[in-house]
Amino acid sequence: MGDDTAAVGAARPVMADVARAAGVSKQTVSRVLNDNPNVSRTTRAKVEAAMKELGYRPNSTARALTTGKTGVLGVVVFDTFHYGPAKVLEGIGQVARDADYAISVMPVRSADRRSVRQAVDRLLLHAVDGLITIAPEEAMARALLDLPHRIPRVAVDASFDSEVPVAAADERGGASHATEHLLQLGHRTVWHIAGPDGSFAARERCAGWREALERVGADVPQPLVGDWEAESGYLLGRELAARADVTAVFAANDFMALGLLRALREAGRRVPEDVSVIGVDDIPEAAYLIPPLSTVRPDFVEAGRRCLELLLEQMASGRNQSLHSVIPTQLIIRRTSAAAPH
Amino acid sequence: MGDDTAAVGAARPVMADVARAAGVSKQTVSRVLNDNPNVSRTTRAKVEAAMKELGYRPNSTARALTTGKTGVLGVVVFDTFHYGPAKVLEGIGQVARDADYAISVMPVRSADRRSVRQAVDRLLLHAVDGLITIAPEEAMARALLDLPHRIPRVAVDASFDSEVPVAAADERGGASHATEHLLQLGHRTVWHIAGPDGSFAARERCAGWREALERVGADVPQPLVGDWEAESGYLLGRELAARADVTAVFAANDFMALGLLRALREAGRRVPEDVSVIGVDDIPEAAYLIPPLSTVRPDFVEAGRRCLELLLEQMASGRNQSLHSVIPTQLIIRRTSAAAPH
DNA sequence: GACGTGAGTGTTACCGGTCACACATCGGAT
DNA sequence: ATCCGATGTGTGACCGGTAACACTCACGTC
Repeated sequence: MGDDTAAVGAARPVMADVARAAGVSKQTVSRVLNDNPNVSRTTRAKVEAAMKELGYRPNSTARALTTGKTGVLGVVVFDTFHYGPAKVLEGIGQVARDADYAISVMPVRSADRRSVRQAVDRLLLHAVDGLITIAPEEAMARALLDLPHRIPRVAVDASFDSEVPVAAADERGGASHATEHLLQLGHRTVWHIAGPDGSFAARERCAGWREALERVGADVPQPLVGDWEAESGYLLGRELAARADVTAVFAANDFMALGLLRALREAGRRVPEDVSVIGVDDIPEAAYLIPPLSTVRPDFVEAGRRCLELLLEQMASGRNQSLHSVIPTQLIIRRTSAAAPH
Repeated sequence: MGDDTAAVGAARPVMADVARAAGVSKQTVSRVLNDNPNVSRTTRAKVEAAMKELGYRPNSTARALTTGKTGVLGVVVFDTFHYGPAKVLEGIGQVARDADYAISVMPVRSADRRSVRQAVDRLLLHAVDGLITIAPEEAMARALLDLPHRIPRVAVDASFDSEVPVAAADERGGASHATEHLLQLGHRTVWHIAGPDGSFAARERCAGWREALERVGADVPQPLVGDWEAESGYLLGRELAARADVTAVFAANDFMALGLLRALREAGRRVPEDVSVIGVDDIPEAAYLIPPLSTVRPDFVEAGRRCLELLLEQMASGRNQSLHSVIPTQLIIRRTSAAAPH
């Protein structure tokens, strides 16, 4: 009863309470907490007992104030959580957990530079130790370039020619591979439903497709530009379905491929007998479409992991090495790709 | 040069620097920052000029230390970002941004109580002001129950009979509605591919389906239990496709419905002429499946918004009112539901 | 026996804000 | 003329940790 600190009970104990209970100084408690070797076994035991007894948990805010490190990483991510970015976030989360970092996500409504800068500012205000953008749009990665603070930063899914360290899938290689596969099946050329302008992945996938065609001297048809959504794949697909010379299409993502499949079906063109289709992303339902969709699988989770590793390295070394990490893709052949009709 | 504080330049200015530059005390700067009315126009102007001049930004960590408020909300979310949870997170993010909160996400590998408690602990260690679980599994919401601290908390997508405030879609009503719709189309009964045990949504959807059948005295077939993935819908779908008396199926989510469509197709049963199918979620590609999928659309983004509003209210009032917020669902009729074959 | 050395511990200042309170000034009511 | 309250500003303590440094003591060395 008498002792007023113990009587309250509800108040969260602080380091001084532990020190008092263990009969040592605050500093010694701090040493125990930080695994400082210069603490005797017996003292350490006493302190640990006191901590357990009182249910002591260090106050991360106070620690952050003195050390200048919050243990929080900021992630700027597009408002609409598409499949890819969500998976990347998953990978980031995994590594962050193991490295004992919390991640603070800041969604942006649009990918223009001003919005992204605003999001970054808010993260900086919240005192993050490092910055990540999941940057499907090229403008997003650029927003990391000229920040006032010299804060470690990294982008996922962004162009490699930026000064910011980047982890991204080998989009170009994957697209090229898919296109080659179709050519090897005997198709004279391959059409392309592209992603929107301004998207890094769209540009790379288109480039990879073009390279593969040029490498064998095939015709390079005009790419049809969609917006990643199934609907645009459907609308553009109707145009393609109307042309008898179209026998193979490489769609820049699975959603658009999905819309395309439907358009082809409505037009009475069979897949894969009349037209072959390959998408990108390997969304979970790709294997269960009718027919199961052949696709290029970028390992998003791995990209997330790698980008965080890049960031942690940067934070450890203190330098802003311009590193790039390229994640290979995998071509998944299912049932929408087959030999060209003769 | 003489003045060592000004000479450095790179060091981030603190409140004392602003005070010195404006010729006032720290406290006055603090007042300006917090919109305290008792500051004269002229002083305020001077201080604001000094802040701008020096590029001053308040240190949120220091502020958090004294006020005890970090301005960060913790969200526990399942590792694998399914469509629903990702959308919920989007809604949470929107409201958080407007209310000037940052959100710290903590993914958990599995939904068992221990993992969730561990994630919660890590969030508490990082000093969040409030706690949210996106809790598709019932165990997740329960992990919020007996926390040591009296911290505001809320769950999304969780059972309403918990003591924790909850925002969730009216799963039961939606399921019931979909089932009724099929019955009205003349089907004698409706089969059900359910979600996994332990899932709140699975239980509610199953209950809604059952209620609708019982209301009209229809047979209640044994539900087939899947795991949300397209594959399980496909495997269970093969069993259903083999039974000639199956004319209508309510699948607990669109992925399983997708697998089911494929199984029906392989078995030569036409949709919707022979068998009608309704799913739940309205995933973006639902409208472009073959045929376009009828489904129940819960407004996930709205659920996220509402849950955050619930949390903010709770934080403002300081009380733990046990509030529930129910979000209505919408039945989207596309092409997989039609009159029963006679 | 004096002395350097390293382990183990405590003291004090400090991080960058906010809070409680003291103080000065001024107009208006008594 | 006096006292009051409102307004505007400054002072010092404090939030809960960590860094820098000082101190004590046992031990081995010359």
